[in-house]
Amino acid sequence: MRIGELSRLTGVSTRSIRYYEEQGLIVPERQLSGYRAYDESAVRQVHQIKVLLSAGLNTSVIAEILPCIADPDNVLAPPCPELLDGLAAERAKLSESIDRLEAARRIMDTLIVDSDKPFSARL
DNA sequence: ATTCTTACA
DNA sequence: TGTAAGTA
Repeated sequence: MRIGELSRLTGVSTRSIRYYEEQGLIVPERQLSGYRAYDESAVRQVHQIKVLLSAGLNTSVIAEILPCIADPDNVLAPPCPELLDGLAAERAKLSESIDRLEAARRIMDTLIVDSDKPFSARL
């Protein structure tokens, strides 16, 4: 199949699919026409990439995770044990992001809740 | 009609 | 990531 069909089947834009390729996440063949040619397995791959991306992992991390996923049918299956440390580190980064966002929200809360007071009194 | 590459208000 | 341009 070509990129258009893969896009329909996965719900991922052709733009993103080409980006995945640029990041070395998926490697399609090429027809003499120059068009990218994907086999049915590409649907799964794109779905996996989508899940990994939603887990907050960047493409470089995903690139090393993909070839190490235990169960290709279940993206949530544990990958190679060698990568566990790295994944734990990524998880830690997520926690840091969450902390920063929560702090930002607390500030916004005070800005909203005390909106009846003058700015000078809210700082 | 589709895809390809490249570039950017 | 979307989208426009100019092709094949």
